[in-house]
Amino acid sequence: MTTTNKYMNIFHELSNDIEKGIYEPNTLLPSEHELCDRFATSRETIRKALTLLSQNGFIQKMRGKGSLVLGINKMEFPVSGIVSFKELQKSLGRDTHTTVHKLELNETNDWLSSQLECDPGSFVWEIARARTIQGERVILDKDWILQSHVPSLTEEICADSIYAYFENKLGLAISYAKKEFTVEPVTDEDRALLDLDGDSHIVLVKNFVHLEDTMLFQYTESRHRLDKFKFVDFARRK
Amino acid sequence: MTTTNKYMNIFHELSNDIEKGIYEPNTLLPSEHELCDRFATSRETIRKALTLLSQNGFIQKMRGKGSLVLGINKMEFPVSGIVSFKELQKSLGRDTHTTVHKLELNETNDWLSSQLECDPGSFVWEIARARTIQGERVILDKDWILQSHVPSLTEEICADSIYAYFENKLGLAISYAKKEFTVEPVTDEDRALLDLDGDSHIVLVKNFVHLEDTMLFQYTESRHRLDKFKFVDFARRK
DNA sequence: TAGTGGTCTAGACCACGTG
DNA sequence: ACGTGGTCTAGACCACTAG
Repeated sequence: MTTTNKYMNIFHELSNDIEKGIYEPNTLLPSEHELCDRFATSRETIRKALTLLSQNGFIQKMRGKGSLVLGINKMEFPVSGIVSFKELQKSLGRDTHTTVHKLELNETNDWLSSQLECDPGSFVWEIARARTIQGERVILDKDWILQSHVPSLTEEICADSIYAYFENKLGLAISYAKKEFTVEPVTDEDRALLDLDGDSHIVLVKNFVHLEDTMLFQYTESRHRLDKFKFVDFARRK
Repeated sequence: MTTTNKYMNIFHELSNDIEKGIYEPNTLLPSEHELCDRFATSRETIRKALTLLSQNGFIQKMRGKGSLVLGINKMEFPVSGIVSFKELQKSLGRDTHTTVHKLELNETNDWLSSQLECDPGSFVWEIARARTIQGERVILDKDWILQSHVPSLTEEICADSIYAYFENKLGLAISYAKKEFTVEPVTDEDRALLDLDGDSHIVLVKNFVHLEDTMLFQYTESRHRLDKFKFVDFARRK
């Protein structure tokens, strides 16, 4: 994990050290001055790295004392942020499988062009994938992606990780997303593609994904079985 | 909204300008250099304010071009972060009411002392409050608060905002929280205190709230009726 | 008083986008 | 070539915590 950024490298090095237990919870990190020496850099650069650690729940900075290592981020899964299903399951070391039920190139209808804020008649990839975790089909991911950004797409790519394909093969820069969490009644499609046990509702996570140029290029509905849904967030008071 | 911080003041001023439409979506903010002149400050200070705008979804910074104003944050409610019920409803201008069903000072049992990571036998305030929105009781908030931090508490305070009391009257510095979202079967208590229409489940938001000294001082369960639950998040790709 | 983090400055050089 | 944002520096002064 080496980027060209000094402060990002320092952030990754320190966060790895914390996760590996080199710095233990309820102990202090070296002072900013000491870190300046260790990384041969200026204090503002160290502080950028420490700010990232603080925002991600690794440390609590305390004026006059130092940076205290916190005990969260221990094997908890932080779905907060933009993390793909594949990335998340990999980080958890889970036994999973993806079944591609649909991969079509269609013209948008009115509803879809309003969700994607695109011209009516634009072409979009429509994908439906069921996620099997420990033998049960518990998540249905439905994706709509503007073809203008993704010329071609195959079942193999969908069964693996479309994000890895977008970022590594197509060079798309995924930048930010708006997410909405609600609970909705199950549809016939949910019942057909998931193991629902007669549940009446699913958790719906709508995801509006934007590129660096702010273009909205993907709309995703992630439909989770109630008992398998969990979302963990870390927040700081403004 | 004036703090002692230059960059916070600049952040608030610019975010207000964006919300008031002085800077419109899909237009560029003045360049960092121009903002330096306008606010009579250095570029790094301007950049701290712009970083906050970016993290909160107000702008997209684009190298070589400028800072583009985004169109989100328009009347959407951002439950992300630590915001109390009262603060949220006030910002939405909603007609709400709070009914206090329980306010007791009890000794912790095993389950509670593990949730609050405190010594068994510590005393905690136990609060149960139902939230009525537009005539329906749709949220049940259950709070457990260490008495060591909050010596006394009244029904009047609970009916208003306990956060305002903690921060303004007691001078407690609420700093960060870990939140967990799940869906759980309804309990008899849910059925008694909420208008559930025969729902089988509620959305449970667990909230572990810490002070600036990292002390865990409050554990909250917020139980939402399925059809009234909505959570909106803004996330940036790492 | 010494050490810590919080803020701010006035530069510097680089990478990117546009003309 | 020029203006933009991205990174980095080497200081400064302040506020807070501790012994």
